[in-house]
Amino acid sequence: MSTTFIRGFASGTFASMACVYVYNTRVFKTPSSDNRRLDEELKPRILPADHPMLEDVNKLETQRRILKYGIPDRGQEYYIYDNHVLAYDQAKKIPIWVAEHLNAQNVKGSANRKHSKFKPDPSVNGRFNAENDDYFKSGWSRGHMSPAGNHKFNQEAMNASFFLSNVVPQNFENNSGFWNRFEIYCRNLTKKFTDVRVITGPVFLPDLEEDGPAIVKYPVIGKGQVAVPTHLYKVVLAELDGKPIALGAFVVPNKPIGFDKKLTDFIVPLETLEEKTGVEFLPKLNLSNVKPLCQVDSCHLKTKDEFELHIITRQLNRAENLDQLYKAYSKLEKKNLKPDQYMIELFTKKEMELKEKQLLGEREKKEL
DNA sequence: CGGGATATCCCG
DNA sequence: CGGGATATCCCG
Repeated sequence: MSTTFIRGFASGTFASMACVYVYNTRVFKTPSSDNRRLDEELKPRILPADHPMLEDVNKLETQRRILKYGIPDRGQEYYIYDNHVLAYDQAKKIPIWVAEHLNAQNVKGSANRKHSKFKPDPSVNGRFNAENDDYFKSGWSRGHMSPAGNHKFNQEAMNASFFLSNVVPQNFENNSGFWNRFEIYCRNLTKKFTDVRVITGPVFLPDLEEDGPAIVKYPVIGKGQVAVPTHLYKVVLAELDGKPIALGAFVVPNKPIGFDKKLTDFIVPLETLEEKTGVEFLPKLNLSNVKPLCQVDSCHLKTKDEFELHIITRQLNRAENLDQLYKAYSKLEKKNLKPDQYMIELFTKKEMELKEKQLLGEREKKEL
């Protein structure tokens, strides 16, 4: 009986082994107060030659033989934070994908990026971490994949989005321009849909300009040689009451994109993006009743005027003294833009606050 | 909203 | 002395 078992389980290499014990792991999952039953379950058992668990045992032995010094380790499969989850590439020192769940609640709140700082992710093994110095004076900005503005409900969640595990080297103009408008668009989807799921990341595509061989070419920056992606992608899924309604996949070059371009210019088939990234983004999603996002929604990004009004509104909000407030407000005239009622009220309110603040500051000076 | 640079101070 | 943190300035 036992010789049959050994022959069935391994080659002659292991023939000298007397026996193999397999413990029932169920005992760890279902604690029993019955000690006698516990003893019974813990007792080593000999399995019949065709038992399915033997396959696992064989694999384990093969692994032990080949991987004597451990399994080559690429770091954690994914990293989980309060409001985003990501996979990280330890060679390129940038994320592979960053997943988020947006709703009307978590994109609003008082969290402010001025309280956050970019820093290496403490969860990533140090020598595989990107550092601020790698980006400093590199010619590339630190571009959030999960944007700070998606974490307005919670300062801690926003702080975690500033870990460099959530950042790629991004063209300045792209970051504050087209990509920024794309992010605003995603947040605004929460006004129409109860849940919006977004997966964002870098992708490396070959130059298609020349007739020669396709070559993927990208810069690396800093001492750490952080990889600069050729493109960025977003996969956007919109849900109504838990039911998936619409999905869009977009790939945008990591370079300046003007107001003449539309979001729909950058639609790609999900399958194509998956092949280029090597990632299956939503493996449990049944796509049969899900429509293209830009057929369900306009996919309209803010126009130049709409965008500049938005920027000036934020600058008014952010102003910490009267100079900054007036400077931001004067841009309206300079750019021939008309403030709406909300903006006028915001300006008046901020002006009062900042005047009071200035008075307080002057009083403190006098007392000193 | 998205990002910078620089001056200054502090501290080990 | 240099590194790190902070304040304050700036840009689209």
